[in-house]
Amino acid sequence: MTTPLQAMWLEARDEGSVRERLYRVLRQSIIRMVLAPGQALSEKELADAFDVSRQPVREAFIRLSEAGLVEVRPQRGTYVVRISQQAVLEARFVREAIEVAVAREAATLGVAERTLEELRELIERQRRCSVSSDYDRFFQLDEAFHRALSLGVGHTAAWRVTEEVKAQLDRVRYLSIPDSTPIAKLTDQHSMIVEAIGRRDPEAASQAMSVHQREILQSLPELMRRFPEMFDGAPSAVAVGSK
Amino acid sequence: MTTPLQAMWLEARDEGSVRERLYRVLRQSIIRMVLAPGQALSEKELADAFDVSRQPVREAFIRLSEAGLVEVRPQRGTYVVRISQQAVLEARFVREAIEVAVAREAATLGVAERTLEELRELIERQRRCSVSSDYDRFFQLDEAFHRALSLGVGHTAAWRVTEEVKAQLDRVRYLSIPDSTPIAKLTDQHSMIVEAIGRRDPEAASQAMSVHQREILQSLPELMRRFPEMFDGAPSAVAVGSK
DNA sequence: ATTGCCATACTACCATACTAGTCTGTTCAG
DNA sequence: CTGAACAGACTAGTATGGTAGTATGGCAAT
Repeated sequence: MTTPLQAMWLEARDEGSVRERLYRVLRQSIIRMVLAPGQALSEKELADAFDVSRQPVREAFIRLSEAGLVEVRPQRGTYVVRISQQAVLEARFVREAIEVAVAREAATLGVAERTLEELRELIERQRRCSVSSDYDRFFQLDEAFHRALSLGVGHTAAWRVTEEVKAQLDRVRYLSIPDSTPIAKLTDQHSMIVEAIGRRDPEAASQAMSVHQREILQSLPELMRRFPEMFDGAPSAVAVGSK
Repeated sequence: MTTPLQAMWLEARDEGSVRERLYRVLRQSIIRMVLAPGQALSEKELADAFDVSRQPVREAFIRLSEAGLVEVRPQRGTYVVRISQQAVLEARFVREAIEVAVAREAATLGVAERTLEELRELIERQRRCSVSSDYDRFFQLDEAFHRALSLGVGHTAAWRVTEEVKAQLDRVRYLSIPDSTPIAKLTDQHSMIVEAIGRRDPEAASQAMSVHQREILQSLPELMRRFPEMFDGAPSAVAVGSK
């Protein structure tokens, strides 16, 4: 358990406080399924493994629990939360709402030529991933694309929120590697978004983004069947709803 | 400085961990302008005032800094952030994106009769605030309205995000008490939203919500002129801290 | 009088110690 | 043999002490 984590820890050595580095390493580990849903995490074990004290580990846990990635049960332990279908669907909803608004605004107000170039460049690199089937690289470029778009219209806060909710979605996407990830299709959708923005067509841009956001989770039901132990089977949870 | 805070602290005594209670009290204090923008906060002072150790105070600070309400400057101190025009506008953007999507979905899928009743009830109580000019109560009911709508369509995550970004906006709204708060107008807009949802008209519902969200910050430029020291472009006004 | 330097005080940050609550395995009573 | 109760070993939460770094104010030198 500890060895791959320790490697990440040593890599991320240089930037930020101990708490911040721990948070990034653990977050990445959870998103990339290095730490499996349901896995118990121990303050003490991690502190020993990384040769730091328990306090920064604890603070990283708190932050992770706010991001909905772990559950801290007082006097019991800390656990990687299982993927919850409801949480995933809600995250998708929020992400779509924000990114559609960003795309619409980008097309309405226009964006710098520099930004358009950057986006097209990213799409080009994504196409290369398509031919080489480099899924890991594609995910990085995909994140870079959405990030560049949000920051390109100046909405850093919007991107921060997107990043936050995206964690829930990315775990599912990592599960779906490699079989059900239509890289070419997703790249084409990126291209449609950028083109619509380029010709200043807000309706087409927001529509294209909406379609794109709905594409991502097509494989969810299939994954729930294939990896039931990753999911939150019987949640007593929520059901605030109506309907 | 400490006395009104201590009162809030004693009131919030019963629920959650020390860290959680500290967070809520400080957050409310900042939003309601009990703690002024630029104000220096001291771990030690607060710990002494509330008779707890510095550690939970520190953890509350960390969380507040993630919410964008304080700035922790390592080896310097912790300060209530001044209101940033950009942060406010970005918060408004995110909130509008989410709430418009919520309103649209509510109108598309429909909501429980129970929820509609609750919303109409809240509007009725808001009207009573209008005649009595009870601004404080109106704000509470306004929050309850938006909360009831989001939870009514089952989007708890969406409400959590809204709540998060709303903090930035609420500080401005508290500043604008009482003169530039058109309670009647806002209440009418609430009513239009609910009616559109009731007759299952997604376009009208999202449009009404959009108009409503843009209404809220009409007074921002005026407020920036009247209270320059509250905003981050302000003349330095250093060192509220010691003495 | 002005400028540069140093002592001090204050900060955040991390480590360690301590408290309190929960789980588990063993033991003893029925 | 079964059940409950208790002891020990976990856990997280909180308190406290120590370290390192920055701002500040006074003092000396120019």
